[in-house]
Amino acid sequence: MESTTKLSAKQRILETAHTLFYRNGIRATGIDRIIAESGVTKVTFYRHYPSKNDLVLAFLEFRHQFWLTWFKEAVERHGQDINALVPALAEWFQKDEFRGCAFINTVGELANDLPEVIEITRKHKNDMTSIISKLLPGTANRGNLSNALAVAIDGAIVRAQYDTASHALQAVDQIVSALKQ
Amino acid sequence: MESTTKLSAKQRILETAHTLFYRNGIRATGIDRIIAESGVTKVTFYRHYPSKNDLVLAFLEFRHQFWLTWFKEAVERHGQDINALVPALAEWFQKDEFRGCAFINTVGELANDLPEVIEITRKHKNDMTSIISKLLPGTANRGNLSNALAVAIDGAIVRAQYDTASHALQAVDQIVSALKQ
DNA sequence: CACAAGGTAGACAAATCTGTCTACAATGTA
DNA sequence: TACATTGTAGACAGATTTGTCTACCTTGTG
Repeated sequence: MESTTKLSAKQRILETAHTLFYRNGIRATGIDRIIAESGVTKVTFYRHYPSKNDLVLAFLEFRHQFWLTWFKEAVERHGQDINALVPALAEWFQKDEFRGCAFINTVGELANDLPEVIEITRKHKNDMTSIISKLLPGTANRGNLSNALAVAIDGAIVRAQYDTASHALQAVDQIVSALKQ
Repeated sequence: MESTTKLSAKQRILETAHTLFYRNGIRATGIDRIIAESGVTKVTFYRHYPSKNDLVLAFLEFRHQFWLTWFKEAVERHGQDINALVPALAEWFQKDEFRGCAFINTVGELANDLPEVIEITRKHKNDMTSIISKLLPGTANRGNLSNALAVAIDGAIVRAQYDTASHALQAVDQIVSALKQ
């Protein structure tokens, strides 16, 4: 039984949605396109995701796992200390699928209509902050420091979206240096 | 003749678009709604803005003036030095129309379809950075410093969108303090 | 064998989207 | 006076949106 070779319809839908939602945005991506590109039919689609909003939430959940797994691995690979931050981000910013943070983009696009997005985003950034926290010495203000770094990273992500990666990274580098003192 | 009392149709359209685009996003806001709420007819609308994209670009231009005027005034009012930054942002974040940065949101939503948005955003943030620069002592690395602060501010803006204003401001405060040294 | 779960094909509904069209009225200026 | 500009009212086109519906096929498991 080759259940490992071909993915289930549900999984294919989710991965197609991930690609399209992240690349083009949620509202710009119609259900019909996701259905066509994942090679399922409408009935199959709606059996797994009763509404587009359900798919949007599943997409964010998927992205959450996906991104955190990558991030954890990247900071490890770059030395698992505070200096790993800039090279890890550099890696991401240079990918050509890079389109900023899926969570920030989704909050901006439809937090008004789908408030759950805010909660999910907060949780996502919280987990990101935990990973950053582990790169810091265990002093008293570790919490404050990792919070400040998380904000700086959010800024760098959006900056990299409309400006060059190097401008974004230079700023993070400077902020990291200053906070280290 | 009372050309000052009632606004022109074009101006009314623009201000309605500003409110709705900023509050609900671009794609979520239909032309029909803007037409209805600004009290003009379709012909009038399309005479002034031949396509929705034209209106989107006019909206960003308007927002650019609007926001920078406010920002300049706010940092002045709070003492026109680097410590003005946090209270000025605090003011903004607490408004209940606050929905983050119109430029960041629009880049995330439709930079793929309308690349001009990127250029406009870069220009906007450039002007913001100039204002910040004027709050700093004229030392050699003033450029780098204001760039780092601009990134931190972008981060704080998006953070304030999905988390509390105080978390966002606390981070900026900490980054400002560290960079001042 | 029987049956549930998951799959296929594609018509259809109802709303909403952007944009065009005809026809007419008010107004300020050359 | 003549004319350009700006305005009004509202029908219409054509595409696209999300979501439903009927009818049938395949496959693994109790």
